[in-house]
Amino acid sequence: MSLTTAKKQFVQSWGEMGACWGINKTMAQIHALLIASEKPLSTDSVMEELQISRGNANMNLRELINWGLIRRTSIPGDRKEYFYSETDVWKMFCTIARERKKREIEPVIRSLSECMEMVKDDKSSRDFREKLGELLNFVKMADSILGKVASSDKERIVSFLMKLMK
Amino acid sequence: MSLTTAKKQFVQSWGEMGACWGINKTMAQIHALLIASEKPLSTDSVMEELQISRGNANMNLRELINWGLIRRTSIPGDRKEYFYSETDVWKMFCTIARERKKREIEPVIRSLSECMEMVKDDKSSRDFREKLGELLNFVKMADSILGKVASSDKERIVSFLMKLMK
DNA sequence: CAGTATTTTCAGAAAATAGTGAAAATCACT
DNA sequence: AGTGATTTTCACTATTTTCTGAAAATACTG
Repeated sequence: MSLTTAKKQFVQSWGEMGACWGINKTMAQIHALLIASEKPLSTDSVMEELQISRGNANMNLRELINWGLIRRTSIPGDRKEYFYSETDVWKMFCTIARERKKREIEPVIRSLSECMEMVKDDKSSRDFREKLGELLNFVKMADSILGKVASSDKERIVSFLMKLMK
Repeated sequence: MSLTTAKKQFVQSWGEMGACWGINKTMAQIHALLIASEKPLSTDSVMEELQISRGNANMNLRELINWGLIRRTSIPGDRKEYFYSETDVWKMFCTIARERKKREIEPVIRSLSECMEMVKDDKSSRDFREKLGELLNFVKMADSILGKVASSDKERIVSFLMKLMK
């Protein structure tokens, strides 16, 4: 099987989007490939389609599984492993939000809270403390909203956001 | 002037956060430095504080200005340029949201729309077209919400989001 | 305008990140 | 247990990104 032009462009542009968001480009491309594919793909298909090495394919497939974006499966009578992507866009969003929250936002909150702790009794740092406090509150709020959104059911949130957009 | 330990950690952790989000680490560190500083800083102060070269400092300061996150100013009787950061956290958020929307989300929407265009009359791509359609709608919705949020006034949005969080 | 301070540019160096491919490990089956 | 298929690992290579530092350009001052 070879990809249509449209699928190729899709894989390409999903990959570049991933790169913008600090995600390995190949990882995003594999994800796109599996989204676009109707049936699960083997490591070899992924290698061939994206022209990448086995090591690379393996590593990024594993990483996608860690993120919870794809799953393994198998085909009766075939020893190879096959991979397929979650297709529900909302679930994908929730998964990504949950992971990034955990990996990136929460550590920042911890670190900023430590800074806050250091200056909380220091008179000479009043200005800094105030700015830091505002930042910290903001990040905490964003974190909490993201957490809420990502763990609610889709219908509720979407209807709410639609109102917001009016 | 030398930074307190708290400020140092702040600069450090803001830098790492930036890196997670695809922003040059040094750029984020300079931004943090200027947020934490009570007065505008010259290129030389930035160089010294972060131990970086003039070229690097210059380039990243310029980039921060392009983003609209910092501004130039001058001190009477001094030829040097000085830089200071916007301090309102909400405004900072809006600026960043606007920039990333323009630089990253809108191009993806264009590219995915092109893919859509390519397959819109192709019967054999029905499944792909459907998945693509869902993704595109989702990205468009996210884009539009972000745009809305970033261009509204703070009070309105925050009160709205607070309700969301109940 | 000459002289100096300051900023900008950019070619090459350094560092960080990603990818390769072959060997080792694991697995599934007889 | 032995065999061949498949997956994983990892030392090394390639690529990309970032940084440096000195030269060029620009801006200011008397």
